[in-house]
Amino acid sequence: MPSLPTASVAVDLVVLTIRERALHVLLVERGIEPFAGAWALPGGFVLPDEDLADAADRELAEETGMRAGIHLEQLRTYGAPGRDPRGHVVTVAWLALAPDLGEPAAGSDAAGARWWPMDAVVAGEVPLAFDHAAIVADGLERARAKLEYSSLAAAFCPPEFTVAQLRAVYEAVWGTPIDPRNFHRKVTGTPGFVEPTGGTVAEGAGRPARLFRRGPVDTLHPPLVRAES
Amino acid sequence: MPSLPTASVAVDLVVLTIRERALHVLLVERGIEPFAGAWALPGGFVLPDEDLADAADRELAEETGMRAGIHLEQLRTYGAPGRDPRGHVVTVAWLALAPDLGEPAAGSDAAGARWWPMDAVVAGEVPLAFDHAAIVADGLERARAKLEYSSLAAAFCPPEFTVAQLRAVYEAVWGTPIDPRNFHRKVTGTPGFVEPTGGTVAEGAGRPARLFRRGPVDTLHPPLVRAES
DNA sequence: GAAATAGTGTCTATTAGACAGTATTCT
DNA sequence: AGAATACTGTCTAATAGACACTATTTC
Repeated sequence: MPSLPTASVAVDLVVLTIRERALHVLLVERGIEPFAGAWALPGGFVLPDEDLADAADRELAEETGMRAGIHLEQLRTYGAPGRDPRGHVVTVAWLALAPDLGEPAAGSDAAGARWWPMDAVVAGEVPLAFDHAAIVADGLERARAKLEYSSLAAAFCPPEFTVAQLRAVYEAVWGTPIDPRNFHRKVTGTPGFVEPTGGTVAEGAGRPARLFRRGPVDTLHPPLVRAES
Repeated sequence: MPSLPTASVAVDLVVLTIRERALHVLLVERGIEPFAGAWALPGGFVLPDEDLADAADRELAEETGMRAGIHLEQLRTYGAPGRDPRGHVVTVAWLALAPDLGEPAAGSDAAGARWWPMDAVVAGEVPLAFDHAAIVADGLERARAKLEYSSLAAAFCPPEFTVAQLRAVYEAVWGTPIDPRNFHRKVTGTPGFVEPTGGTVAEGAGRPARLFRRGPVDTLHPPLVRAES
């Protein structure tokens, strides 16, 4: 038999993107207590009889104004008793990877929403509400690990992208430079990772780059391993 | 401001072990509706002001009688509106990997608890309650993937084990035979994966095997990749 | 032409996989 | 002795990483 509901269920989103060759995370400024003035992950309570994935989708659309083309996956659930001073709130965190969307949508219901450089957030330079610092750290580690063995890096890119753009994703998320020549051979030589569209694009000086779209493969065999620590 | 609690929060456990060289999952027979007579994952509701990890620990101890030496990690949270006919129940699923514990503890509060071969469960030969078939499938896939890039296989072994025992774990979870010679070289040649205890053990005919314990390394570099599909 | 970026070729040290061969036990 | 299992050595094809080189553009 079901016990009476004892906890509120919420969703929180770790939305990552690449801006100016650096990883950024979307945060909203809290206007009310608790943690008024601090920054928090976008999110909200799950509606009655709403699926968790639907709630995450809804919050993502509200904050970014976009729905299609954004990768969204469940990250982890946090439910320590003291994590929210208002009571026992269990939050299901989701990880979203998006191409550069520009400044947060005007339709956003949060007064102040902005992209923060991940470096500043992990360095503790941004005051974060609740246990959101730990959630951001978990999301970052998930993203770093997934780039190794999945083709998820393309989720940070627009539908058509160059190999250099894809390499910039790896360099921003991992924080390490990558040899452009070997990266090019690795990416184009892994069947199903990326597919040429036939088009090219010129960005400033240099030979124009070929355009690619995401291939059908999700899991990379063999993985694209980052250098050991 | 917190909305009123609208959902019950539960934990469910996917407890895996190796018995007779095959992967098994712990299931309990439901005595009451809904799904009376069907088999379900061990689990229960989270107590007021109880941490999710504490609830999982508690259920694990109740069902297996053991607490130490069992690997426990969060798997995923399930909250589709219709997944429980009694109302909106959000369940946080956990994955536990244990050495062979024998039959479920007598102190278990579930009348019928037993180890089911994973093969029979994924083949649909065991009627499962709620959405537990999907949760078991997710747990299996997580375990399979984690063996590749982590030293987690040792969680299926007692504190001291032989290389052959460790290899039996990989063969049971992946369902593929592995060359004993290359496996031995790979495992003993990866620094920090396993450490020799100095002891040996003889099992029937053949040269006695050296005993090992888990090493300090969690992540395998490079990974131990399974054959492609 | 100089500079910049895209893309290809090549060399080498390392590794995965196949499998021969040695070591040590039980029956 | 024969069978069974543990462990080590060796060969080969494939791969990662370093980096020279060619291709195509802007200034």
